[in-house]
Formats: sequence, structure tokens, C-alpha cells
Amino acid sequence: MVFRSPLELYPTHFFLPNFAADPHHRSLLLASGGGGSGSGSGCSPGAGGGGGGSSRAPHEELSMFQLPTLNFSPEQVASVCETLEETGDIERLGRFLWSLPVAPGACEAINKHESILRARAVVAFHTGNFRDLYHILENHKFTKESHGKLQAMWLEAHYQEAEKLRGRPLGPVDKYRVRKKFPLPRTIWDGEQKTHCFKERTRSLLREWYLQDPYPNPSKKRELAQATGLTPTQVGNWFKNRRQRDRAAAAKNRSRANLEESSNSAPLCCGCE
DNA sequence: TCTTATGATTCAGT
DNA sequence: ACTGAATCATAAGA
Repeated sequence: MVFRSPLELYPTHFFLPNFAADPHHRSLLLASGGGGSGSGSGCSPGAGGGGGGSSRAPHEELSMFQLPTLNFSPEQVASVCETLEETGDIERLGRFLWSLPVAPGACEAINKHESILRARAVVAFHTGNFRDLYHILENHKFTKESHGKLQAMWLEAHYQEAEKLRGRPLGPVDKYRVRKKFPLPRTIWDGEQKTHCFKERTRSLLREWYLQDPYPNPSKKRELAQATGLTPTQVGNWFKNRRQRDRAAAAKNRSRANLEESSNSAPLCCGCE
């Protein structure tokens, strides 16, 4: 993958000088691995190249947007990415990423770092660059710690695209369809399915106990949890849902009975009058 | 695509 | 802490 030049999209005053001028991040860079060669060198085009920036030859100036970060090891870049991502300053993170080298070798070194890849995904998401986002997520294996955030971005990006396509907000079912259409890539998902339905044996056991007592006390719940292999919370949820749905069904039956009664009695009344 | 069933979550009331 | 009500999420069938 090739990084585009920042010149394509960003005005020059958005570039790294801005980043380097911030003493907080300068110290951050220095603290991130020790190779920063003093006072923010490598961040600022004017002072790049590890010291004697002011005496640079004209041809060196041409590559000022690529040269600076070459002074950073991939570990240092990763560290900066992590910090910027944590602080939530995605715009600055984006500017920082735009300044990274475009040489194939450098890209390879950089793409080895999960925090850099994650940062690129975050920036792609926030700038609406969903193609880039999908490409990053689909083509790099991420660790479990990143899964939650990346999954949320994957889904949200697809929701936004679907919403734009339809021209109306998505309901829960619409979102469910989007998720089915664009399943999470295995690079950001361990493949574990959430159980939708308990086993039939478990459910029949729950039903039996429910008929005896729809309000089990905590010790009964624990006992039932043990017998079914569920957690006490799941047992509690099951009973709660069961009661709720029984009440709803009963209410529905009542209203239907009322309706039938009134429709049966209506002709009589009409006949009387 | 809509509907239904079912498990989980959230929130307010007690 | 527990409950009911409302709602969300997921899966499967019509």
C-alpha cells in the first residue's frame, strides 16, 4: 500500500510543524524510544534531519514532507500513534500519518505495528474513507485488544453507507441485514458465535421450574443455573422474559376475548333497538 | 422483506 | 437487589 502525499488534501499549515511545535508531543516523541535526536528534530521541515536543518541543500527541501519521520523508528511512530489515538485527537493523528514515508520498504516496516495500522483505520473511519478502512481491516490480523473498537468501526461504516444509500435511518432489522451482508472479517473477530437459543433440554428444564414457581429465589436460581450450565443471570433473564411474555400473551388474549364478547353482544343490542 | 421467537440490556420504580 | 416495561440484537420461517 502506498500513502498519498499530504499535499493532495491538506493545506501546508496543517503539516507536522504544527505537531512539532507542541511541546507535549515533542516530549512524547523523545520519550518514546530515545532516538529522536533532540528538540523535536524530524518533526519540523525546517529543522529536520537530526540537527543542522538550517543549512540544507535545495534538493533536500523538496522531500521535506517525507524526510522528517524517517528519523523515527517504527516503534516511535507506533508510540505516537497510540498516544494520539488515546487522546482522541484524530485530526492530528491523521496529519501525522500523512507525513509518514511512502517508500515501499518503510511502509512494510510500519505496517508491522498494530498500533499504526489501527491508527490508520481510525483516521480512515473519521475521514469517511471507508474503502481504506475496509482494506486495512481485511488485510491485517489484529489482536483481541483491538477487536472491539475495530469491529465497531467496521459496522458503523457499513451502517453509514447503507443509510446513505437508502436515504433514511436504519432500524434494528436493517442493521441486522447489513451485518449479515458484511460479516466481520476474521482479522478482527475470533469467530466465536454468541448463542442465540439455549439447548432444548435447558429450556424444558427452565419451563418445568417456571410452572412450579415463576419467581425463584436466588438459591433456586443458582441451583437451576448449575443444572442447566447457564449463569444465574441468564436464568434470571429467562424467567424475567418468560413472565413478561406470558403477561403480554395474557393481555392479548383478554383484549381478544373482550372484542369477541362485544361483537357477539352487538347484534343483540341492535336487534333490541 | 416482514414477522415471530428468544436472549440481553437499559431504565425507572420499589 | 429485584422487578416490569420497553427495547435491542439475533436467528429463522413465511
